[in-house]
Amino acid sequence: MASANSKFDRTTLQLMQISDDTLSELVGYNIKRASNLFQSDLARTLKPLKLRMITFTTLVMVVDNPGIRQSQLADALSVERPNCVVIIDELEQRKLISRIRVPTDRRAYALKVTPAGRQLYKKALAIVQAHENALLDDFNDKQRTQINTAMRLIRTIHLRSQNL
Amino acid sequence: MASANSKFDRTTLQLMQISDDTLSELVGYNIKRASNLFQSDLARTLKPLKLRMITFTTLVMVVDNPGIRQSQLADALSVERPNCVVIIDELEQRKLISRIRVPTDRRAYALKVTPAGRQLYKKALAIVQAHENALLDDFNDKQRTQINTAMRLIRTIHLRSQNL
DNA sequence: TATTGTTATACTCTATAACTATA
DNA sequence: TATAGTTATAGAGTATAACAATA
Repeated sequence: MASANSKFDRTTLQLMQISDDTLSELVGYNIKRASNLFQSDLARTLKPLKLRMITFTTLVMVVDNPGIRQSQLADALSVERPNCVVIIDELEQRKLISRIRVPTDRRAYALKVTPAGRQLYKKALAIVQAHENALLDDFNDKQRTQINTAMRLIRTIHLRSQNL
Repeated sequence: MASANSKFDRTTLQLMQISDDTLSELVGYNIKRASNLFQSDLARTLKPLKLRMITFTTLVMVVDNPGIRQSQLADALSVERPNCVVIIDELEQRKLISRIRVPTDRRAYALKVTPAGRQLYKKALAIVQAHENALLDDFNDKQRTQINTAMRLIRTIHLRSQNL
C-alpha cells in the first residue's frame, strides 16, 4: 500500500494539515482501512507457506468440515462457485486436499484434507493466530474485549444482512 | 456476493452442520467479512449518485482539503498515484472537481471542488451517514460505543503500522 | 538528482454466462 | 427441470516500471 511505503506518515500528514476528519467518522471507511491492513499484513505472513487468505480459509474449512461439497464451501466463504473451483484446484494440485466422488450423488465432490494438508493447516493457523495476537498485543484487556465484542457484533450485522 | 444471493443462509448452513468456528475466532477474517458487507452495501447505496467508494472518499478529501495535491491525496487514501490519476480524471470530467496549476510548483495540481461537486458531496455524505446509522440501528448505545471505540482502536493499529 | 503527474501494463479478486454430467 | 462442478471471460481493484516536465 502507498502509505506503508511512503515517507509521509500520519504525523507528516498532520503537518501538511491534511484532514480526514469526515472520513474517519465513518465506520465503513475505518473498517475498510483496517481490513486492508489486516489483509496485506496477513498476506505477507502467509506468503512463506505459499498460502493466500482465500486458500488458507478454504483449507481451514475443509479441515473443520470433512467431506464438505464445493458448493457448500463456496457458500460458507461467500465465494462464487467458479472461483472456488480454481482455489480447490490449487490446493488439490499441491496435494493438500483431495476431491472424492460422492457415491450417492455422482455430480458432487466431497473434500477431504490430506496428511500434508493437515500439517500445513496447523502451521498456518498457528502463524495466523500469532500474527493476530501480535497486532492486538499493544492493547489492554478492556480494549481487546471491546475489539472482540465489536467484531462479533459486526459479524452479527453481516449474518443478519445475509438473512434479509 | 454468493451468500447474499444464495438460498443457503446462516440457519441453513447450521442445519448442514457446516462449521466456521475456527475462522470466526479470527479477527482478521471477521473484519474482512464485515468490510466486504459494508463495501458492497455502500456501493449499492452510492450507485444512484454514480459514485464508487473510492470516488466518494476522494471527493470528501478534496472538499475537506481545498487545494490538496494529487500526491497528498494518494498518500492520505493509500492509493497508488497512477490509480489516483484516473480517479481524479473521472471526477474532473464530471465537473465535480478541478485541477488548478500551482504557481509556486508548476509540476503540481491543486485540487478544488466545484459547486456541483460540493452539492453532490453533501448529498452523498448524508446518504452514507444514513446508511451507517441504519446498519448500526439494531444495536444499543453500549454496543454502538463498543463498535466505534473498536474502530478507532483498529485505526490506531493501522496508523501505528504505517509508522513502523 | 528528486519529485509530480502521467501512461501503459500486469496481476489479483470478483462476477456472470454457458456448458457437461448427473439428479 | 434443477443442481454440482466446470470453463471461459470480463470487470473491478491494485501494483510497478518508465517517461516528461519541473524542481
